[in-house]
Amino acid sequence: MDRSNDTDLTRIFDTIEYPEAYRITYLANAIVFPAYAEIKRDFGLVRAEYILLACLSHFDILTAQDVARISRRPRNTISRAVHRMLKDGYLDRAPDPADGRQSWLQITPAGRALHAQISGYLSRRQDDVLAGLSTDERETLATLLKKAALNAANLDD
Amino acid sequence: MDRSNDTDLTRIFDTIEYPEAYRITYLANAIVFPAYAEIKRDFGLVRAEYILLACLSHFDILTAQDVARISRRPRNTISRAVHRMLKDGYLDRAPDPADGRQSWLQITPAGRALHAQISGYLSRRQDDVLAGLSTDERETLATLLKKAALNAANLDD
DNA sequence: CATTTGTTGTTCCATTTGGAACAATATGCG
DNA sequence: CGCATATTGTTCCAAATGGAACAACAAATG
Repeated sequence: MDRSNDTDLTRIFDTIEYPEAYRITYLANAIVFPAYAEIKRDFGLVRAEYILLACLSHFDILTAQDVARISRRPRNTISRAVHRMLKDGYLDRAPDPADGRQSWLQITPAGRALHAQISGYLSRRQDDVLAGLSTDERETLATLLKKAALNAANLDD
Repeated sequence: MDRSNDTDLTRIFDTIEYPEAYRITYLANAIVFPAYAEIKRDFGLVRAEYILLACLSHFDILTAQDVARISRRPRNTISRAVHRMLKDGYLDRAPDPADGRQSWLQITPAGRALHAQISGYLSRRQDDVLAGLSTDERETLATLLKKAALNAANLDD
């Protein structure tokens, strides 16, 4: 019998019906899950919380809805993360003077410091996963990923 | 004030500390979440269940542990999926004659038919997300993704 | 300006999720 | 062989997750 242990478990990379999608999600899992586990262990943050932090580190002011769109997460998940991070002093919230429905979110220095630590975990794991590529290959990959990501940003869910 | 709605929410693709990782996970989310929602709506399957189906479609026989490794998911998640899919007749299980701890899993014709439908959802979404790339670019991307994925397969969690 | 339609953030609830512990079996090593 | 260690699949449990409904407010339409 053709037992899988005798064969190469990675050949699914070629035989799967959606090779690019499979490889992309595989890589995403390989990067995010171990980093996520470490971050939870060391800082007690769940995924939505560090995503929130990352978004707010790179924009002056965002609404919760902005974060939901940037990160492609449901709004209620972000809402919860906002409450937790507010309580812990990693961000500030102020009502939007021009729109009573939404609030302006801004990262605090403490939040920024936390993000700096966390981003190291993700950068490190990213480098491990991409270690097999040459500098040129990695640059090409980054360019193509960006092109695809920009296209995806225009797609509805 | 620098309100985000006036600015480009996609510039985080450039400013984030881990650009490749960010773009990869962004693309993974853009592909998987909408497809996953449709699959759940139309077939009632959760993620671990269609991953199980996909793995078994591409190997003659696998153990639950094999699937966990291929998919980088926890074993208990796979265990649950196996029970559900057994009950629904999408796979068969038989004790491994040489190792009493594990069982051999094999997809049934019904499972294979279900997988054929589901893979269409993922392929379609993959094509939407990658629509911005030329044929050459897409091929290059696929090659680099495979190289990275093969490297990642050798990494511990 | 009144009414309908859309948007934002939140709470509620049921489901999914993954870590930890466990029993059964296998392997390694004296 | 006999005992310690590792592996597989499972159950338990607490936590995270996302859909749906909702209230407050804004925008669009007549």
